[in-house]
Amino acid sequence: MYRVKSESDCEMIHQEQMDSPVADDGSSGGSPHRGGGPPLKKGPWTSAEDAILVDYVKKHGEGNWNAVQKNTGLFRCGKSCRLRWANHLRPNLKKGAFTAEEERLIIQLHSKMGNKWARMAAHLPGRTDNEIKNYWNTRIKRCQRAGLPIYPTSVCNQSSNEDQQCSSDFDCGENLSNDLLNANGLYLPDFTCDNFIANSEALPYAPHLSAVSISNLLGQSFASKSCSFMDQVNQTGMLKQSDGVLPGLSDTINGVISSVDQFSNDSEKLKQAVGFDYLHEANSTSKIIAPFGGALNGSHAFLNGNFSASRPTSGPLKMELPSLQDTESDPNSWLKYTVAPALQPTELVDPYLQSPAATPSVKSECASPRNSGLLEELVHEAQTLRSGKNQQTSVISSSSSVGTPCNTTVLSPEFDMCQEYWEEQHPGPFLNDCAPFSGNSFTESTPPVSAASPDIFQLSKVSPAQSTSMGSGEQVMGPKYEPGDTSPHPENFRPDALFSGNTADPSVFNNAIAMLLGNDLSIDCRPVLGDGIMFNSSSWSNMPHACEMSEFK
DNA sequence: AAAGTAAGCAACCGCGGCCGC
DNA sequence: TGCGGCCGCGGTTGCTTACTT
Repeated sequence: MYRVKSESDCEMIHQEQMDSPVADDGSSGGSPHRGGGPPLKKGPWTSAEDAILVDYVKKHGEGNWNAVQKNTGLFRCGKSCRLRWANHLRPNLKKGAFTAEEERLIIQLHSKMGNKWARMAAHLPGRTDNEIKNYWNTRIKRCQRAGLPIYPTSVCNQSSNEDQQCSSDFDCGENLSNDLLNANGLYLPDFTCDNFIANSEALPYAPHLSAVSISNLLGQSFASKSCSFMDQVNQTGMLKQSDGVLPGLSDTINGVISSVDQFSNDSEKLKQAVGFDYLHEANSTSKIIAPFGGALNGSHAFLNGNFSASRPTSGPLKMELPSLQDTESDPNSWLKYTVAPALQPTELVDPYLQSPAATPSVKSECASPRNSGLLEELVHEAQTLRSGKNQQTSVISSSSSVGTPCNTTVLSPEFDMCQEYWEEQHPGPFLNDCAPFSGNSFTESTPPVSAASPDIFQLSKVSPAQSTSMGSGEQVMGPKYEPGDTSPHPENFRPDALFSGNTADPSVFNNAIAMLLGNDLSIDCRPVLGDGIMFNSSSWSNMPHACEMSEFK
């Protein structure tokens, strides 16, 4: 059943080689003659073939693989010989499953390099690129099934820190930026993004803020390494410097930056209004597996590793399956990956906005299983996600007991799986030991945008009165909105609402920002990426669509 | 126990870069 | 400068094995 198609570049074999004892062991079909050349064997290698190849390499060394078939009886093309040697026969190859440390390293490397398997293999002695690639693909599938993040938070944090350290490294910047862009269907001329390095001082405790922040959108446009929207706010000056290297984007950038400038000094207000601070994770293990991924800033993990980034292309995009593929079929499923207290003022302001420094202590409250392997770490994250779900659910139900699991929470099977595993490994409550705060502002009670009329979430429909009411942080953090209340609903501040592709009117975005700030921004700050690329609301709700641009020019 | 299904992995394929002629 | 061969990389295929029904 092996493929019998000839390889175009390795089909020539001298006829006398047909007499080789390994030429036909009956284990596989041979390639048909083409142009008079004898067939080349394909399929699994036999031990006899291995021995021949090993012997040849011992005598002649590696390289010149096409000579192997000429100098030995192997009916294998040079490429096949090289592959066999590199992946299975060469000495010092490490066999067996990856260790936890290797797994961690792979994840970390992938967050930096993307699908550069060979480069990753260079960091893993004894491991082959093919092995790593297979492992990663398997891992992605596993994570998809379990609804878990591709990148464990600890790796994200570490990579994030290292990103900052290697900010001056061209390879770190240029490759990532291009990979990231290409992975998202964008192409930009090469440029270094050193200027876009995240301000680690600004949000060291919120590496995942980019998950649903404007910076994701901007980042995809700028190839920015910025961590968050507020990072970019803090670095608007730097962004402006990019004009020289980003002429094609300067208009868009400036449009955004201009807006950013206007409220850069009012970032707290914006954070409160937008609810970005909900994304500041008191518990860093909780993260948003949002459509834009957002695990690592300025890296492939930036998109949670869901996108192929192997080579630049300005053509049609081919993307890897997102890690949360199942969200595509379930318009509500994004809720499974958003962890959030509801728009609960008292819970939002203090731990997130005003006391970010408390994060480490909160984080430490979570018994992290990280020392015991990545799977547990993922489970731990799922645990934390669930914790956030419970948290927000309890808020919704007006429960005063923070962190108390809510029985009414509807959990996905993946969570059940994780819970089972967790409880097996860590006797005791599945969730209770986790920090009470996590996640963003999206609640399980919040209907997904895609499931509702897009108009519902059009920010342009927010009345000026509502806009005014959002003018101050105090008001934003005001009383909960009751059902039927016409006051601004947190849903209105969902990024998908903000960047709805249905928002044909460029002023909508401006209005949104204006509403959030209580200002009247007249600057055209259209949420476009590059030239006319916009997101639609369904992209937000449906993970696989998140990376699809409604337009690509 | 058999059939069906899913996961893991080895190997193949196409493409592009490099180098020598 | 163009051409062809060699090599390496990343994506894809499909076989094998394990698991489920």
